[in-house]
Amino acid sequence: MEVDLLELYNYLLRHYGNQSWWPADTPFEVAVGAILTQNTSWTNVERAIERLRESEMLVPEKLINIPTEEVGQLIVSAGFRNSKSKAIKEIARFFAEGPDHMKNTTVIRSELLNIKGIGNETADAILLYALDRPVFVVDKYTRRLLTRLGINPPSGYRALRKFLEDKLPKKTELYKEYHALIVRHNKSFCRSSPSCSDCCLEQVCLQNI
DNA sequence: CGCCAGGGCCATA
DNA sequence: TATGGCCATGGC
Repeated sequence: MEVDLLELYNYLLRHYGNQSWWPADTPFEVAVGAILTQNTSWTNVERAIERLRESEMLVPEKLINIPTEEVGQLIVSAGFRNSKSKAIKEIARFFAEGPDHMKNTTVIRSELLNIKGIGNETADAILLYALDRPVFVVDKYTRRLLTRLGINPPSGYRALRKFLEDKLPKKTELYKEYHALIVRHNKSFCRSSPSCSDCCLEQVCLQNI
């Protein structure tokens, strides 16, 4: 008996409704937000993005030419300013050069991963939400949710991403909403219980859909 | 006061 | 491969 990941998606969608991620005006803003939100609450990220916008620095060509320390001052609210400011300047260069739509996803991913401060999850978030590539964004909540549902997820980020993508239709919109729903579910999730018997997914566990 | 948030890097074994 | 310390800010 194994949980059907598509059924799980439909359950989350019915329960929480459409999350409509990513909240941003442009693909570049998505990428900046993906860096800023690393281990950081979204409210703190919003302040940083708003400061970048007010200072008219939310533009790749401008960010390239201002000192890293100055970028850091604009994003203090999001924390980790030393590493995030460098990563933001590099992703600005990436966007300033113009996204090459002919490159396949694997090539772009390796380019993103070459940027210091961008790891697996951030690279995939940029691929999915900024560049519209069908990539399942894995985070620690994804792994924990699967574990609590009785699935034994493969260890390692890439292995789990492949595990999920092999079991789901390779649809960009599905992946966008799925990751958003998992994050949404986590906000009202029991943090103490090691099983899912205390959260709203109890029915899912019991029915073993 | 401590915990955690839409992670990632680096040293170490 | 897989841990642990560290990075920084703000809400609760």
